[in-house]
Amino acid sequence: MEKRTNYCGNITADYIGKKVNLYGWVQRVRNLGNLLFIDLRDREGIVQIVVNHDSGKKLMDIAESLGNEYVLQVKGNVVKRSDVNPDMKTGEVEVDATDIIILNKAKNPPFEIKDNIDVSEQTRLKYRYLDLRRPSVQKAIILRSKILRATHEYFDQHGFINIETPELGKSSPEGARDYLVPSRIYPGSFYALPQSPQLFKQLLMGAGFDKYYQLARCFRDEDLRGDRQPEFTQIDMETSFLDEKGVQDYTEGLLKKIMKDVMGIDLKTPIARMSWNDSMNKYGTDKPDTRYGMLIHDLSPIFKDSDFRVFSGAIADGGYVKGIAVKNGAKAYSRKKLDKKQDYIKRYHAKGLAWVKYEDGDFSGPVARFLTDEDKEALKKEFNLEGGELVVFVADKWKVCCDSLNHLRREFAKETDIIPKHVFDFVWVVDWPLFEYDEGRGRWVAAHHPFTMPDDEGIKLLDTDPHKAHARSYDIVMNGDEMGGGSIRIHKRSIQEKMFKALGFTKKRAYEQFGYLMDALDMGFPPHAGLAIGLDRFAMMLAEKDNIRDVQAFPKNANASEPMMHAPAPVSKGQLSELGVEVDSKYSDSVKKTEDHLEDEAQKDADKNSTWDKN
RNA sequence: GGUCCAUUGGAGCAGUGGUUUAUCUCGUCUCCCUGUCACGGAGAAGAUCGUCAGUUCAAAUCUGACAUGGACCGCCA
Repeated sequence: MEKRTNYCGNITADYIGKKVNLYGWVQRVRNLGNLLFIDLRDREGIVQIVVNHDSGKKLMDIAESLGNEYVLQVKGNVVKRSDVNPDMKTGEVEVDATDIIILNKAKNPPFEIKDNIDVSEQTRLKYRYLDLRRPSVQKAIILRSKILRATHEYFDQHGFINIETPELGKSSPEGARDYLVPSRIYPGSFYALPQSPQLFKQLLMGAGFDKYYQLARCFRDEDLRGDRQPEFTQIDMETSFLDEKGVQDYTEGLLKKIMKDVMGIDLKTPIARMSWNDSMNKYGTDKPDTRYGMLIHDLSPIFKDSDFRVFSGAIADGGYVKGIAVKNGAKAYSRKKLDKKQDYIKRYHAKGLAWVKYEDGDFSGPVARFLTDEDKEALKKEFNLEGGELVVFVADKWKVCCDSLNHLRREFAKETDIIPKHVFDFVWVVDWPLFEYDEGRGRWVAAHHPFTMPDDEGIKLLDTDPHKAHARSYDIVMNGDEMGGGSIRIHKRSIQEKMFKALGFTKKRAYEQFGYLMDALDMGFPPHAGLAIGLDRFAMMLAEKDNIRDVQAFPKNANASEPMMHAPAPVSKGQLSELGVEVDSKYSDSVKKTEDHLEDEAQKDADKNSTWDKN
């Protein structure tokens, strides 16, 4: 193919008077009769091609036959436009076509290839290659690529070694559910895809590589969310002979470079540190959104002797009364809207939502009559009330107060429009508990992971009162989302054993699962620490998208399936028997149904579109 | 495992039991048009209202089940 002069989107005034050869897709044809414009699009943008009577009948005929998304080669002369379009990068010029070659035709696409369209996720994913043609989606994928490049450059500049770790590993019952891959050579045995390269990277420190990084693909077989896909990429790093400060400095350096290279933003470092405790108490979450205030206040001291039993009762039961004040919320929130909020926080197990409005020097609302004059004064002082505020209260167990007020705070902030736009506010959350109690399983689990070093006090507590121990771990949080986290790792067998013990492992199980690690720790293992950043989530936030699907080229839908290729799908009996795998007969119907459906769809597609039997 | 919402021409929507031939916008097709850039103008085609069952004289509309999609809770060390 003939060499392209430049991308369509780069044909600016510099090219005036030059002959160009372009390739691209037809965005739009505007046929004005004897004058016709073609918007030709590629990944860099759009340039206007002009064809008119003087171009000759042959060229006009071709131009008139064009449809949207036809793939063209266009040769022509770049000329200055009579009417400049200031909204386009190429708006000063147009290409006076001398030759138009149709490289491929296109059927009418199921949706238009432009931004701000309203199409179902189903359709977008089924025709993902078309969705990916849309400028804003391309921009997000390109942004992701820029992050990847900045990351490689940064770690290379700082002497990190890029090491790939296996994707076929061993299943571990800790943590998320594994994706399993059956072994053909050992029927009945399974590999597991990595949830993260955690142990491999620690062992690489044992091997003396000292500074490791990897853009690691990770897999977790858990239900999806807007910010969770079953496969994703971690910017993974590990270092020897560094403490928290050392790892955080490298991380800040990396973030600084990414923000500069990708966004053109100068990130101020050092990034602020917040203790886990502060974060929970002021923001109700371990991933605080620090772009705005509206902090959570503990009002228990004010209400512990209140006549309002809902409040004093909750406190007497060992709970709390906590609240937030929403500026200008008194006018903005009707009783009806607040009832909706009450329903909303029920999902976090809150029993109810109490509220008062402070207007014209007085409190109103259903709870106001329970407030004594002292309560009122105390509230005014506590929240520094100026008038016009809505104050909401949750009286419940600590965890319920935190969860519901965290989510309320986020909602109120969004709705009252106090979140500054295009701001990327990072914060380190430090001084984590080592363990947290898992209500579901009824046992203690590692807050970070079981290889996290307790702090000095925590090491002592491991023998006496392990669940009070604090961890030497740190999370990097941005705009209320966890971007990454890491820790100082345990590098001594005795501490690692105590850790497993505190987690309720038996000696037998600990050694079956992690014996190799503890053996390694005994053979000259260096102190080490590391961190991993969730690349997809980071990219999503920089691209200011609200779904992680928008920064992965070929994501899964909310039910973990992929509607274009139809993954997952049943496999042949032969494949299964080779692996020694049998599908439970109770799934025969659904497997058959899926197979029939796929067959049916393929048949319909072939009948409608195939040229197989023609010519 | 659970909760909520959605499903109507190619796309997005309107339509609360009967004069609906199912609304509008975009797209598509035909014709006209030499300065458009979300071109404009005139016309046309295109829908067994997700599936199945039920209620009813009558169902896009009410009920139930299922399917698909989305959001959330659980889950995600």
